[in-house]
Amino acid sequence: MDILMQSVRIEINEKLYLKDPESSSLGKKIVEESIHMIVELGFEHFTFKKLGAKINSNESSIYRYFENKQKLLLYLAAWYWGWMEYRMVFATHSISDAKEKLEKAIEVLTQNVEEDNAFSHINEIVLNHLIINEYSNSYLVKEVSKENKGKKDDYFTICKRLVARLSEMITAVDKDYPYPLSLASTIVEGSLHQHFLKEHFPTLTNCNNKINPTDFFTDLIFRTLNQGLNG
Amino acid sequence: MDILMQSVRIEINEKLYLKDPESSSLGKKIVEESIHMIVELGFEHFTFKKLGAKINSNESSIYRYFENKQKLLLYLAAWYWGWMEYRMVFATHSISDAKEKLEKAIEVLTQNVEEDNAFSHINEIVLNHLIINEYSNSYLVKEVSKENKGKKDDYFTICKRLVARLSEMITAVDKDYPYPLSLASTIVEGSLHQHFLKEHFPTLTNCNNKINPTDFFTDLIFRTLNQGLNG
DNA sequence: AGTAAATGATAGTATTACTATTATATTCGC
DNA sequence: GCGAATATAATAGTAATACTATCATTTACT
Repeated sequence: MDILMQSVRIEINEKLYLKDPESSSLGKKIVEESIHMIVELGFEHFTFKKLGAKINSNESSIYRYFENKQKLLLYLAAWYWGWMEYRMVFATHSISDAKEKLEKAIEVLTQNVEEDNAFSHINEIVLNHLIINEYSNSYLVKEVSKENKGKKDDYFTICKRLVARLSEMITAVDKDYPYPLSLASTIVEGSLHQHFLKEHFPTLTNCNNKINPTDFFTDLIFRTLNQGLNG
Repeated sequence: MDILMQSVRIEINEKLYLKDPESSSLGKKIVEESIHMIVELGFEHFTFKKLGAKINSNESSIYRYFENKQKLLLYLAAWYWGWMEYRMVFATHSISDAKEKLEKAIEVLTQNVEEDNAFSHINEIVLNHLIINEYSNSYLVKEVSKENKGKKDDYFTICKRLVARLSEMITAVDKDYPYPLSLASTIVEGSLHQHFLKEHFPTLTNCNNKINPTDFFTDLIFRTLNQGLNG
Protein backbone atom coordinates (compact mmCIF):
# COMPACT_ATOMS: atom_id res chain seq x y z
CA MET A 1 0.00 0.00 0.00
CA ASP A 2 2.62 2.48 1.08
CA ILE A 3 4.64 2.28 -2.10
CA LEU A 4 1.65 2.58 -4.37
CA MET A 5 0.46 5.62 -2.46
CA GLN A 6 3.36 7.67 -3.70
CA SER A 7 2.03 7.82 -7.22
CA VAL A 8 -1.64 8.31 -6.48
CA ARG A 9 -3.12 11.73 -6.54
CA ILE A 10 -6.47 12.81 -5.17
CA GLU A 11 -8.36 14.80 -7.77
CA ILE A 12 -10.12 17.85 -6.39
CA ASN A 13 -12.89 19.81 -8.08
CA GLU A 14 -11.27 22.75 -9.83
CA LYS A 15 -13.85 25.17 -8.59
CA LEU A 16 -12.47 24.83 -5.10
CA TYR A 17 -9.24 26.64 -5.90
CA LEU A 18 -8.06 29.52 -8.07
CA LYS A 19 -4.64 28.04 -8.65
CA ASP A 20 -3.87 24.40 -8.00
CA PRO A 21 -2.00 24.24 -4.69
CA GLU A 22 -0.35 21.01 -5.83
CA SER A 23 1.39 22.98 -8.57
CA SER A 24 3.87 24.84 -6.39
CA SER A 25 5.74 24.57 -3.16
CA LEU A 26 3.93 27.61 -1.77
CA GLY A 27 0.62 25.94 -2.60
CA LYS A 28 1.66 22.79 -0.78
CA LYS A 29 2.84 24.76 2.20
CA ILE A 30 -0.51 26.56 2.33
CA VAL A 31 -2.41 23.28 2.42
CA GLU A 32 0.00 21.60 4.78
CA GLU A 33 0.17 24.36 7.33
CA SER A 34 -3.47 25.36 7.14
CA ILE A 35 -4.40 21.90 8.41
CA HIS A 36 -2.26 22.32 11.50
CA MET A 37 -3.39 25.86 12.05
CA ILE A 38 -7.11 25.14 11.78
CA VAL A 39 -6.77 22.29 14.26
CA GLU A 40 -4.83 24.55 16.58
CA LEU A 41 -6.95 27.68 16.42
CA GLY A 42 -10.31 26.34 15.31
CA PHE A 43 -11.66 27.30 11.94
CA GLU A 44 -13.25 30.59 12.96
CA HIS A 45 -10.05 31.98 14.39
CA PHE A 46 -8.00 30.83 11.47
CA THR A 47 -7.19 33.63 8.99
CA PHE A 48 -5.09 33.89 5.85
CA LYS A 49 -3.11 36.63 7.50
CA LYS A 50 -2.05 34.38 10.36
CA LEU A 51 -1.30 31.55 7.95
CA GLY A 52 0.82 33.89 5.85
CA ALA A 53 2.82 34.87 8.89
CA LYS A 54 3.39 31.26 9.88
CA ILE A 55 4.67 30.14 6.48
CA ASN A 56 6.64 33.33 5.90
CA SER A 57 4.43 34.30 3.06
CA ASN A 58 1.84 36.89 2.43
CA GLU A 59 -1.91 37.09 2.86
CA SER A 60 -2.30 38.27 -0.72
CA SER A 61 -0.34 35.32 -2.06
CA ILE A 62 -2.69 32.88 -0.35
CA TYR A 63 -5.66 34.61 -1.91
CA ARG A 64 -4.24 33.68 -5.29
CA TYR A 65 -4.71 30.02 -4.45
CA PHE A 66 -8.00 30.09 -2.59
CA GLU A 67 -10.91 32.48 -2.92
CA ASN A 68 -11.47 32.41 0.82
CA LYS A 69 -11.02 30.22 3.84
CA GLN A 70 -14.31 28.42 3.33
CA LYS A 71 -13.14 27.21 -0.05
CA LEU A 72 -9.90 26.07 1.49
CA LEU A 73 -11.86 24.07 4.06
CA LEU A 74 -13.97 22.57 1.30
CA TYR A 75 -10.76 21.68 -0.51
CA LEU A 76 -9.40 19.93 2.57
CA ALA A 77 -12.69 18.10 3.11
CA ALA A 78 -12.76 17.01 -0.54
CA TRP A 79 -9.21 15.74 -0.20
CA TYR A 80 -10.10 13.86 2.96
CA TRP A 81 -13.09 12.12 1.41
CA GLY A 82 -11.14 11.34 -1.72
CA TRP A 83 -8.46 9.78 0.40
CA MET A 84 -11.00 7.80 2.44
CA GLU A 85 -12.68 6.58 -0.71
CA TYR A 86 -9.35 5.51 -2.11
CA ARG A 87 -8.46 3.63 1.05
CA MET A 88 -11.85 2.00 1.20
CA VAL A 89 -11.79 0.87 -2.41
CA PHE A 90 -8.21 -0.29 -2.16
CA ALA A 91 -8.77 -2.25 1.03
CA THR A 92 -11.93 -3.98 -0.17
CA HIS A 93 -11.12 -4.53 -3.82
CA SER A 94 -9.80 -8.05 -3.55
CA ILE A 95 -12.49 -9.28 -1.17
CA SER A 96 -15.23 -11.25 -2.85
CA ASP A 97 -17.38 -12.16 0.13
CA ALA A 98 -19.98 -9.44 0.55
CA LYS A 99 -20.00 -9.54 4.33
CA GLU A 100 -16.25 -9.48 4.66
CA LYS A 101 -16.10 -6.67 2.15
CA LEU A 102 -18.58 -4.55 4.06
CA GLU A 103 -16.86 -5.28 7.33
CA LYS A 104 -13.55 -4.11 5.91
CA ALA A 105 -15.11 -0.97 4.44
CA ILE A 106 -16.60 -0.05 7.79
CA GLU A 107 -13.30 -0.67 9.47
CA VAL A 108 -11.53 1.72 7.12
CA LEU A 109 -14.23 4.37 7.37
CA THR A 110 -14.70 4.37 11.12
CA GLN A 111 -11.26 3.73 12.55
CA ASN A 112 -9.11 6.48 13.85
CA VAL A 113 -6.37 7.46 11.46
CA GLU A 114 -3.27 6.61 13.39
CA GLU A 115 -0.42 6.80 10.98
CA ASP A 116 0.68 9.28 8.42
CA ASN A 117 1.07 7.23 5.27
CA ALA A 118 3.34 9.88 3.82
CA PHE A 119 0.98 9.82 0.90
CA SER A 120 1.88 13.41 0.26
CA HIS A 121 2.72 16.59 2.08
CA ILE A 122 -0.60 16.22 3.87
CA ASN A 123 -0.52 14.81 7.36
CA GLU A 124 -3.52 12.54 7.43
CA ILE A 125 -3.63 12.16 11.19
CA VAL A 126 -4.01 15.86 11.72
CA LEU A 127 -6.42 16.16 8.83
CA ASN A 128 -8.54 13.45 10.39
CA HIS A 129 -8.69 15.53 13.56
CA LEU A 130 -9.61 18.58 11.57
CA ILE A 131 -12.50 16.81 9.90
CA ILE A 132 -13.74 15.39 13.19
CA ASN A 133 -13.65 18.78 14.83
CA GLU A 134 -14.65 21.14 12.06
CA TYR A 135 -16.61 19.16 9.56
CA SER A 136 -20.14 20.29 9.74
CA ASN A 137 -22.11 19.70 6.62
CA SER A 138 -24.40 22.50 7.49
CA TYR A 139 -21.65 25.02 7.66
CA LEU A 140 -20.06 23.98 4.43
CA VAL A 141 -23.32 23.68 2.57
CA LYS A 142 -24.56 27.09 3.59
CA GLU A 143 -21.55 28.66 1.96
CA VAL A 144 -21.76 26.48 -1.08
CA SER A 145 -25.41 26.75 -1.82
CA LYS A 146 -25.38 30.48 -1.53
CA GLU A 147 -22.73 30.96 -4.17
CA ASN A 148 -23.58 28.02 -6.27
CA LYS A 149 -27.26 27.31 -6.46
CA GLY A 150 -27.97 24.15 -8.38
CA LYS A 151 -24.33 23.27 -8.69
CA LYS A 152 -23.67 22.55 -5.04
CA ASP A 153 -23.53 18.82 -5.66
CA ASP A 154 -20.32 19.27 -7.59
CA TYR A 155 -18.46 20.02 -4.44
CA PHE A 156 -19.68 16.90 -2.77
CA THR A 157 -19.23 14.47 -5.61
CA ILE A 158 -16.61 12.47 -3.76
CA CYS A 159 -18.54 12.24 -0.52
CA LYS A 160 -21.64 11.21 -2.46
CA ARG A 161 -19.73 8.56 -4.34
CA LEU A 162 -18.37 7.19 -1.09
CA VAL A 163 -21.81 6.93 0.46
CA ALA A 164 -23.18 5.36 -2.74
CA ARG A 165 -20.43 2.74 -2.74
CA LEU A 166 -21.05 1.88 0.88
CA SER A 167 -24.75 1.72 0.21
CA GLU A 168 -24.10 -0.81 -2.58
CA MET A 169 -22.04 -2.95 -0.25
CA ILE A 170 -24.90 -2.93 2.23
CA THR A 171 -27.33 -4.00 -0.45
CA ALA A 172 -24.95 -6.76 -1.51
CA VAL A 173 -25.17 -8.19 2.00
CA ASP A 174 -28.92 -7.76 2.33
CA LYS A 175 -30.74 -6.96 -0.88
CA ASP A 176 -34.01 -6.42 0.96
CA TYR A 177 -32.77 -3.88 3.46
CA PRO A 178 -34.90 -0.82 2.74
CA TYR A 179 -32.62 2.04 3.87
CA PRO A 180 -29.11 1.40 2.53
CA LEU A 181 -28.35 5.04 1.74
CA SER A 182 -29.52 6.30 5.10
CA LEU A 183 -27.55 3.60 6.86
CA ALA A 184 -24.45 4.42 4.84
CA SER A 185 -24.66 8.15 5.51
CA THR A 186 -25.37 7.44 9.18
CA ILE A 187 -22.17 5.41 9.41
CA VAL A 188 -20.03 7.99 7.66
CA GLU A 189 -21.31 10.96 9.64
CA GLY A 190 -21.97 9.01 12.82
CA SER A 191 -18.41 7.81 12.92
CA LEU A 192 -17.10 11.37 12.95
CA HIS A 193 -19.63 12.15 15.64
CA GLN A 194 -18.64 9.25 17.88
CA HIS A 195 -14.99 10.21 17.57
CA PHE A 196 -15.94 13.72 18.48
CA LEU A 197 -17.92 12.65 21.53
CA LYS A 198 -15.16 10.34 22.66
CA GLU A 199 -12.86 13.32 22.76
CA HIS A 200 -15.15 16.06 24.06
CA PHE A 201 -18.17 14.46 25.73
CA PRO A 202 -17.23 10.98 26.89
CA THR A 203 -20.45 10.58 28.86
CA LEU A 204 -22.44 10.60 25.62
CA THR A 205 -20.81 7.55 24.10
CA ASN A 206 -19.62 4.08 25.00
CA CYS A 207 -16.51 4.62 22.92
CA ASN A 208 -13.27 5.01 24.85
CA ASN A 209 -9.75 3.67 24.80
CA LYS A 210 -10.92 0.08 24.67
CA ILE A 211 -14.10 0.33 22.63
CA ASN A 212 -13.84 2.26 19.40
CA PRO A 213 -16.41 3.48 16.90
CA THR A 214 -15.48 0.61 14.59
CA ASP A 215 -16.70 -1.90 17.19
CA PHE A 216 -19.95 -0.05 17.63
CA PHE A 217 -20.71 0.38 13.94
CA THR A 218 -19.61 -3.10 12.91
CA ASP A 219 -21.86 -4.57 15.56
CA LEU A 220 -24.70 -2.26 14.55
CA ILE A 221 -24.51 -3.12 10.87
CA PHE A 222 -24.43 -6.84 11.29
CA ARG A 223 -27.17 -6.90 13.85
CA THR A 224 -29.22 -4.88 11.39
CA LEU A 225 -28.43 -6.83 8.23
CA ASN A 226 -28.30 -10.31 9.67
CA GLN A 227 -32.02 -10.29 10.34
CA GLY A 228 -33.50 -13.37 8.72
CA LEU A 229 -30.14 -14.65 7.58
CA ASN A 230 -29.01 -16.09 10.88
CA GLY A 231 -32.47 -16.74 12.31
CA MET B 1 -50.88 18.31 26.20
CA ASP B 2 -51.62 21.71 24.76
CA ILE B 3 -53.20 23.14 27.87
CA LEU B 4 -50.55 21.84 30.21
CA MET B 5 -47.85 23.34 28.04
CA GLN B 6 -48.93 26.83 28.93
CA SER B 7 -47.61 26.53 32.43
CA VAL B 8 -44.40 24.69 31.75
CA ARG B 9 -41.18 26.55 31.44
CA ILE B 10 -37.89 25.28 30.05
CA GLU B 11 -35.07 26.04 32.46
CA ILE B 12 -31.92 27.29 30.79
CA ASN B 13 -28.45 27.42 32.32
CA GLU B 14 -27.94 30.92 33.67
CA LYS B 15 -24.47 31.19 32.23
CA LEU B 16 -25.96 31.36 28.76
CA TYR B 17 -27.46 34.79 29.26
CA LEU B 18 -26.61 38.01 31.03
CA LYS B 19 -30.21 38.92 31.68
CA ASP B 20 -33.02 36.39 31.47
CA PRO B 21 -34.77 36.98 28.13
CA GLU B 22 -37.95 35.50 29.61
CA SER B 23 -38.06 38.40 32.05
CA SER B 24 -39.07 41.12 29.62
CA SER B 25 -40.89 41.64 26.37
CA LEU B 26 -37.72 42.86 24.70
CA GLY B 27 -35.99 39.66 25.79
CA LYS B 28 -38.76 37.55 24.32
CA LYS B 29 -38.68 39.49 21.09
CA ILE B 30 -34.93 38.95 20.85
CA VAL B 31 -35.33 35.20 21.19
CA GLU B 32 -38.37 35.01 18.99
CA GLU B 33 -37.01 37.04 16.11
CA SER B 34 -33.46 35.72 16.29
CA ILE B 35 -34.80 32.27 15.45
CA HIS B 36 -36.43 33.52 12.28
CA MET B 37 -33.48 35.63 11.33
CA ILE B 38 -30.87 32.90 11.81
CA VAL B 39 -32.93 30.54 9.67
CA GLU B 40 -33.29 33.22 7.05
CA LEU B 41 -29.71 34.51 6.88
CA GLY B 42 -27.74 31.59 8.24
CA PHE B 43 -25.92 31.94 11.53
CA GLU B 44 -22.76 33.52 10.16
CA HIS B 45 -24.59 36.36 8.50
CA PHE B 46 -26.79 36.97 11.48
CA THR B 47 -25.70 39.96 13.58
CA PHE B 48 -27.10 41.76 16.62
CA LYS B 49 -27.17 44.93 14.59
CA LYS B 50 -29.48 43.43 11.99
CA LEU B 51 -31.62 41.88 14.71
CA GLY B 52 -31.87 45.22 16.46
CA ALA B 53 -33.06 46.86 13.28
CA LYS B 54 -35.69 44.19 12.71
CA ILE B 55 -37.21 44.40 16.18
CA ASN B 56 -36.87 48.18 16.33
CA SER B 57 -34.41 47.98 19.11
CA ASN B 58 -30.75 48.58 19.51
CA GLU B 59 -27.63 46.51 19.15
CA SER B 60 -26.46 47.61 22.56
CA SER B 61 -29.72 46.55 24.18
CA ILE B 62 -29.34 43.03 22.84
CA TYR B 63 -25.85 42.86 24.25
CA ARG B 64 -27.39 43.36 27.66
CA TYR B 65 -29.19 40.03 27.29
CA PHE B 66 -26.57 37.93 25.51
CA GLU B 67 -22.81 38.16 25.64
CA ASN B 68 -22.56 37.36 21.95
CA LYS B 69 -24.38 35.55 19.20
CA GLN B 70 -22.75 32.21 20.02
CA LYS B 71 -24.25 32.32 23.49
CA LEU B 72 -27.61 33.16 21.99
CA LEU B 73 -27.32 30.11 19.73
CA LEU B 74 -26.38 27.97 22.72
CA TYR B 75 -29.41 29.35 24.53
CA LEU B 76 -31.68 28.40 21.62
CA ALA B 77 -30.12 24.95 21.40
CA ALA B 78 -30.55 24.44 25.14
CA TRP B 79 -34.18 25.47 24.86
CA TYR B 80 -34.69 23.09 21.98
CA TRP B 81 -33.22 20.12 23.81
CA GLY B 82 -35.15 21.00 26.93
CA TRP B 83 -38.32 21.06 24.92
CA MET B 84 -37.50 17.77 23.21
CA GLU B 85 -36.75 16.16 26.55
CA TYR B 86 -40.01 17.41 27.97
CA ARG B 87 -41.96 16.08 25.00
CA MET B 88 -40.18 12.76 25.16
CA VAL B 89 -40.75 12.29 28.87
CA PHE B 90 -44.35 13.45 28.63
CA ALA B 91 -45.16 11.18 25.71
CA THR B 92 -43.58 8.08 27.22
CA HIS B 93 -44.40 8.54 30.87
CA SER B 94 -47.55 6.46 30.96
CA ILE B 95 -46.20 3.62 28.85
CA SER B 96 -45.07 0.62 30.85
CA ASP B 97 -43.98 -1.70 28.07
CA ALA B 98 -40.31 -1.10 27.45
CA LYS B 99 -40.48 -1.62 23.71
CA GLU B 100 -43.48 0.58 23.23
CA LYS B 101 -41.87 3.23 25.38
CA LEU B 102 -38.67 3.24 23.34
CA GLU B 103 -40.64 3.29 20.11
CA LYS B 104 -42.58 6.34 21.27
CA ALA B 105 -39.41 8.10 22.41
CA ILE B 106 -37.80 7.58 19.04
CA GLU B 107 -40.90 8.83 17.32
CA VAL B 108 -40.84 12.05 19.31
CA LEU B 109 -37.10 12.57 18.85
CA THR B 110 -36.88 11.87 15.14
CA GLN B 111 -40.10 13.19 13.68
CA ASN B 112 -40.27 16.53 11.98
CA VAL B 113 -41.81 19.19 14.14
CA GLU B 114 -44.90 20.11 12.25
CA GLU B 115 -46.99 22.20 14.54
CA ASP B 116 -46.32 25.13 16.74
CA ASN B 117 -47.71 24.11 20.11
CA ALA B 118 -47.91 27.73 21.13
CA PHE B 119 -45.93 26.63 24.12
CA SER B 120 -44.53 30.09 24.32
CA HIS B 121 -43.39 32.94 22.13
CA ILE B 122 -41.01 30.47 20.49
CA ASN B 123 -42.06 28.99 17.17
CA GLU B 124 -40.97 25.39 17.47
CA ILE B 125 -41.28 24.61 13.78
CA VAL B 126 -38.82 27.30 12.84
CA LEU B 127 -36.56 26.44 15.77
CA ASN B 128 -36.50 22.84 14.58
CA HIS B 129 -35.30 24.05 11.21
CA LEU B 130 -32.69 26.20 12.84
CA ILE B 131 -31.31 23.27 14.81
CA ILE B 132 -31.29 21.02 11.74
CA ASN B 133 -29.43 23.61 9.72
CA GLU B 134 -27.13 25.23 12.23
CA TYR B 135 -26.58 22.79 15.00
CA SER B 136 -23.06 21.57 14.79
CA ASN B 137 -21.64 20.32 18.02
CA SER B 138 -18.18 21.15 16.91
CA TYR B 139 -18.98 24.75 16.36
CA LEU B 140 -20.75 25.17 19.63
CA VAL B 141 -18.21 23.25 21.62
CA LYS B 142 -15.23 25.16 20.30
CA GLU B 143 -16.71 28.35 21.63
CA VAL B 144 -17.69 26.80 24.89
CA SER B 145 -14.54 24.94 25.73
CA LYS B 146 -12.38 27.93 25.02
CA GLU B 147 -14.14 30.17 27.49
CA ASN B 148 -15.10 27.56 29.93
CA LYS B 149 -12.52 24.85 30.31
CA GLY B 150 -13.73 22.15 32.64
CA LYS B 151 -17.17 23.62 32.91
CA LYS B 152 -18.27 22.99 29.36
CA ASP B 153 -20.54 20.19 30.39
CA ASP B 154 -22.81 22.62 32.15
CA TYR B 155 -24.00 23.96 28.87
CA PHE B 156 -24.93 20.57 27.62
CA THR B 157 -26.61 19.22 30.71
CA ILE B 158 -29.97 18.94 29.03
CA CYS B 159 -28.70 17.23 25.91
CA LYS B 160 -26.70 14.84 28.06
CA ARG B 161 -29.74 14.06 30.17
CA LEU B 162 -31.77 13.38 27.06
CA VAL B 163 -29.21 10.96 25.68
CA ALA B 164 -28.90 9.28 29.08
CA ARG B 165 -32.66 8.78 29.30
CA LEU B 166 -32.81 7.32 25.83
CA SER B 167 -29.88 5.10 26.65
CA GLU B 168 -31.76 3.78 29.68
CA MET B 169 -34.79 3.00 27.55
CA ILE B 170 -32.56 1.05 25.20
CA THR B 171 -31.12 -0.94 28.08
CA ALA B 172 -34.63 -1.62 29.36
CA VAL B 173 -35.42 -3.31 26.06
CA ASP B 174 -32.14 -5.19 25.82
CA LYS B 175 -30.08 -5.25 28.96
CA ASP B 176 -27.19 -6.96 27.19
CA TYR B 177 -26.79 -4.46 24.36
CA PRO B 178 -23.25 -3.16 24.80
CA TYR B 179 -23.47 0.32 23.28
CA PRO B 180 -26.63 2.02 24.55
CA LEU B 181 -25.08 5.47 24.88
CA SER B 182 -23.54 5.41 21.43
CA LEU B 183 -26.77 4.19 19.94
CA ALA B 184 -28.72 6.91 21.73
CA SER B 185 -26.40 9.70 20.63
CA THR B 186 -26.38 8.30 17.10
CA ILE B 187 -30.17 8.51 16.99
CA VAL B 188 -30.30 12.04 18.33
CA GLU B 189 -27.61 13.42 16.07
CA GLY B 190 -28.36 11.11 13.18
CA SER B 191 -31.94 12.23 13.08
CA LEU B 192 -30.91 15.84 12.57
CA HIS B 193 -28.50 14.68 9.92
CA GLN B 194 -31.09 12.67 8.00
CA HIS B 195 -33.47 15.62 8.04
CA PHE B 196 -30.67 17.77 6.76
CA LEU B 197 -29.81 15.38 3.94
CA LYS B 198 -33.44 15.00 2.97
CA GLU B 199 -33.55 18.75 2.44
CA HIS B 200 -30.14 19.44 0.92
CA PHE B 201 -28.69 16.17 -0.42
CA PRO B 202 -31.56 13.82 -1.21
CA THR B 203 -29.25 11.37 -2.98
CA LEU B 204 -27.50 10.60 0.31
CA THR B 205 -30.57 9.30 2.10
CA ASN B 206 -33.60 7.11 1.58
CA CYS B 207 -35.72 9.62 3.45
CA ASN B 208 -38.19 11.59 1.37
CA ASN B 209 -41.83 12.59 1.43
CA LYS B 210 -42.98 9.04 2.05
CA ILE B 211 -40.18 7.61 4.15
CA ASN B 212 -39.11 9.69 7.11
CA PRO B 213 -36.24 9.46 9.57
CA THR B 214 -38.59 7.97 12.16
CA ASP B 215 -39.18 4.95 9.91
CA PHE B 216 -35.47 4.46 9.39
CA PHE B 217 -34.46 4.79 13.02
CA THR B 218 -37.36 2.76 14.42
CA ASP B 219 -36.49 -0.04 12.04
CA LEU B 220 -32.79 0.27 12.88
CA ILE B 221 -33.31 0.13 16.63
CA PHE B 222 -35.58 -2.87 16.65
CA ARG B 223 -33.48 -4.83 14.20
CA THR B 224 -30.56 -4.12 16.49
CA LEU B 225 -32.22 -4.87 19.81
CA ASN B 226 -34.40 -7.76 18.77
CA GLN B 227 -31.39 -9.98 18.24
CA GLY B 228 -31.96 -13.13 20.25
CA LEU B 229 -35.37 -12.03 21.46
CA ASN B 230 -37.26 -12.95 18.33
CA GLY B 231 -34.91 -15.69 17.14
C1' DA C 1 -43.05 63.44 41.66
C1' DG C 2 -38.71 61.35 42.21
C1' DT C 3 -35.64 57.65 41.71
C1' DA C 4 -33.92 53.51 39.76
C1' DA C 5 -33.76 50.51 36.06
C1' DA C 6 -34.24 49.53 31.23
C1' DT C 7 -33.58 50.91 26.77
C1' DG C 8 -31.86 53.79 22.93
C1' DA C 9 -28.54 56.59 20.29
C1' DT C 10 -24.12 57.57 19.14
C1' DA C 11 -19.32 57.04 18.84
C1' DG C 12 -15.26 54.54 18.86
C1' DT C 13 -11.80 50.40 18.48
C1' DA C 14 -9.62 46.32 16.85
C1' DT C 15 -10.12 42.74 13.74
C1' DT C 16 -11.59 40.55 9.69
C1' DA C 17 -12.07 39.62 4.91
C1' DC C 18 -11.11 41.03 1.47
C1' DT C 19 -9.32 44.28 -3.25
C1' DA C 20 -5.98 46.97 -5.61
C1' DT C 21 -1.53 48.50 -6.68
C1' DT C 22 3.09 48.39 -7.04
C1' DA C 23 7.58 46.31 -6.18
C1' DT C 24 10.63 42.45 -6.10
C1' DA C 25 11.97 37.73 -6.93
C1' DT C 26 12.04 33.50 -9.67
C1' DT C 27 11.54 30.77 -13.72
C1' DC C 28 11.84 29.83 -18.51
C1' DG C 29 12.66 30.18 -23.42
C1' DC C 30 16.28 31.08 -26.17
C1' DG D 1 23.13 34.52 -19.30
C1' DC D 2 19.39 37.89 -20.71
C1' DG D 3 14.85 39.47 -21.19
C1' DA D 4 10.09 38.39 -20.64
C1' DA D 5 6.74 36.46 -18.29
C1' DT D 6 5.07 34.79 -14.09
C1' DA D 7 4.93 34.25 -9.09
C1' DT D 8 5.29 36.24 -4.85
C1' DA D 9 5.73 40.06 -1.41
C1' DA D 10 4.71 44.51 0.60
C1' DT D 11 1.75 48.01 1.41
C1' DA D 12 -2.41 50.44 1.59
C1' DG D 13 -7.14 50.83 1.68
C1' DT D 14 -12.36 49.58 2.36
C1' DA D 15 -16.51 47.88 4.31
C1' DA D 16 -18.29 45.02 7.73
C1' DT D 17 -18.11 42.84 12.13
C1' DA D 18 -17.99 42.30 17.03
C1' DC D 19 -17.83 44.39 20.27
C1' DT D 20 -17.18 48.56 24.50
C1' DA D 21 -18.18 52.90 26.51
C1' DT D 22 -20.78 56.85 27.33
C1' DC D 23 -24.60 59.47 27.75
C1' DA D 24 -29.52 60.50 26.84
C1' DT D 25 -34.15 59.12 27.22
C1' DT D 26 -37.99 56.42 28.39
C1' DT D 27 -40.52 53.41 31.51
C1' DA D 28 -41.66 51.41 35.88
C1' DC D 29 -42.14 51.62 40.73
C1' DT D 30 -43.34 53.68 45.56
